Amino acid sequence: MIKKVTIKDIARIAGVTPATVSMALNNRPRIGAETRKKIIKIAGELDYQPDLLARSLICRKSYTIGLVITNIADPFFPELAQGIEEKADELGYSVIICNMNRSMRTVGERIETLRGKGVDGIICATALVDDSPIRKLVDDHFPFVLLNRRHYDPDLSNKIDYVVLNNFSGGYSVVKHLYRLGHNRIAQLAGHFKASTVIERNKGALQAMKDCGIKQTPRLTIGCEYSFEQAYDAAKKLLKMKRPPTAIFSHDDYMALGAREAVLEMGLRIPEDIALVGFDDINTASLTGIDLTTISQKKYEMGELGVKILVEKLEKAVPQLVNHVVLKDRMVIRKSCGYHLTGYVR
Amino acid sequence: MIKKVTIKDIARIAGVTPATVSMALNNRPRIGAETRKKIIKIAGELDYQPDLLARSLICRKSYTIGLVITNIADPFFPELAQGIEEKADELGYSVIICNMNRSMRTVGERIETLRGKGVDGIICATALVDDSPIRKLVDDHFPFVLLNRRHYDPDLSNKIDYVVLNNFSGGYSVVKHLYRLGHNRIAQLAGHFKASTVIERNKGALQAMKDCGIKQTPRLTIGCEYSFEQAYDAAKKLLKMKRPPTAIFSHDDYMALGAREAVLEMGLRIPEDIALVGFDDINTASLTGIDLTTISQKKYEMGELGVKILVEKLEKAVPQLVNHVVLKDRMVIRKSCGYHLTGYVR
DNA sequence: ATGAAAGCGCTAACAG
DNA sequence: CTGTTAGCGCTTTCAT
Repeated sequence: MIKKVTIKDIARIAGVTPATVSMALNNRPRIGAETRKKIIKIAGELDYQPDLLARSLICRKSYTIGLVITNIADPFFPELAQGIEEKADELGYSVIICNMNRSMRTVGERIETLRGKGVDGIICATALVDDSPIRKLVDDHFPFVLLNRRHYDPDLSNKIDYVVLNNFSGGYSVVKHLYRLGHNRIAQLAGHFKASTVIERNKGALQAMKDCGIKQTPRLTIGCEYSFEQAYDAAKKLLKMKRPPTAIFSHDDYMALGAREAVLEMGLRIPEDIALVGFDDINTASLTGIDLTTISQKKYEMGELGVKILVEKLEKAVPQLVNHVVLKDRMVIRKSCGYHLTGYVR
Repeated sequence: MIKKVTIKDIARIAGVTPATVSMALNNRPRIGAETRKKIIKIAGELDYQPDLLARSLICRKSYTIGLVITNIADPFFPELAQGIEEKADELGYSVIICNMNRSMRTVGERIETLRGKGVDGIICATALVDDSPIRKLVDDHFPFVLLNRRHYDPDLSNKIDYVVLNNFSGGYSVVKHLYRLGHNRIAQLAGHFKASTVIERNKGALQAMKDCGIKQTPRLTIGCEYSFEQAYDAAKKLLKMKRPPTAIFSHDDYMALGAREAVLEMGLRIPEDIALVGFDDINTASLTGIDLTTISQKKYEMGELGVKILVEKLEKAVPQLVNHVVLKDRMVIRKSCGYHLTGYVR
């Protein structure tokens, strides 16, 4: 590595002190026009690049934010991450990404590393409803915002910013939709039971069942950890039951695709033999031949919004109100549920 | 934000100097067992977390690497990024991600920012064959490795590490395969013409055409910038020609999916009316009903390998040999090319 | 308008 | 074994 040029070098050449160079380069007032011009010229010639690390150390500001997600391989996240990265870039921030999927370290550890590296704030999409690392962030008054999932601690919730979907409504709509198409045995492929998304989608689903007079069958709800493979296995298991479900509500599209493979492999048709509904509306869901009925989430916008809220907290002198954003869910009816064949039957 | 506890605080309480605390906490020798124990205890009680920024500044090492990609929304990249992030995490590094897709800034600018932030090295997947930011990295002896695409400057190439696929062979196989299925008019949906991937896949394709005696028709090759929408449009254009192609070779699966939508929308069948072959083997390609014939790339492994090579450069005292890794391509025959219907006809 | 000096939090050199 | 001193590259007082 070539030795980097510092403000000292520039100062020496310009015959001024490092402080003057610093001020000149940072457009501070009270620097003579001549001096400033000369300094800028020299800096340009030497191809001077400021050491942002040193600047961060003294300013306590790194223009870097940390992003904690569960699994970048799940198509939900790239789109979220894209919104985050692009908005951050626009506002002058970089993002360090932490994919927790197969990390040997815990979320708490990775958050500590992030903080040690001087990130100005954190966006977390892995929160569980009773997460203690989140609690610690609140205690330390460290700036962060939760995306997609929220925290349930009642004492904390008015201190935590979050952007989530109306998951209850999403779950409710799916089951209601399926009920009206004639289904009475609806299975669920769920994620982590301590994720607010799962809890609320499930709550919505159960409420809809109750409202529709469908008997709840706990055995039909299986946790699949957002894994394609686990969803595949779970669907097989479901379909081999003596009284198999007639519809599967998958808590995300990625798992729905896993279930879809299982269904088709068993020689069953979608939607004629088994209806399938997903969640998220990933790109693949809209492909001809997949045609997955699902709940649409504005993932890109959710990411953008998360960054916007975080950066506002970081840059506004007066503390902002706590933001609790609940985005509207929207059902996208395609062909995997059978609506296009029969319409609602009740 | 709560005031952070520093080694000074610990030093004061322990009645030693900051230097001693530093050594004790970093497992340096020459520190009394008693003193060390006391210091560690105090650090624990105060929940001390080192300021890695300060450490980086003095050690000139941040344990952070920069990753520059084109577009995280293209399913090729999440898998690559996953390999990178997970390997980096395993080796103790964090990764700052730069998605160039809609960034207002150039690759060169973003690389400068990355370097300013003190990243130890860079992994770049956006290189064009004559990229000047890459040239600058070489000139500055800054550690980096190229993934997926390489640089063509003959003077530089023995100084640049890269991991790429055998793209020539991939392109060749696709056209040969299509030829043997009876196709004589093969269109290409290409990416950026200054990307080595595109150049080599195209070269392979042209060579195969030559070897097979297929007449080359430049009009049938369209640049689509890896965009789903552009591929969709291009496919429509192609199919509306008076002498449309009978097969489309898309330089990546994502574009192939765009083309697929166009084909199906026009009432044509795949593969009966038009054969379609992609590149990359993204997850969606293997879904039942999509069944895209494609060239498989080990994206996750490519990412891992890139990090491994970079970190070796960073941590080995003696400079390593320059790594030029060319991964083997492998054709995955599914149903979008028609092989399952007719087999090879020549 | 510019220089001098201090210091961010940490580590590395050399003393003691 | 431990303390003192110096300094990474930058910014920010406070003098001049």
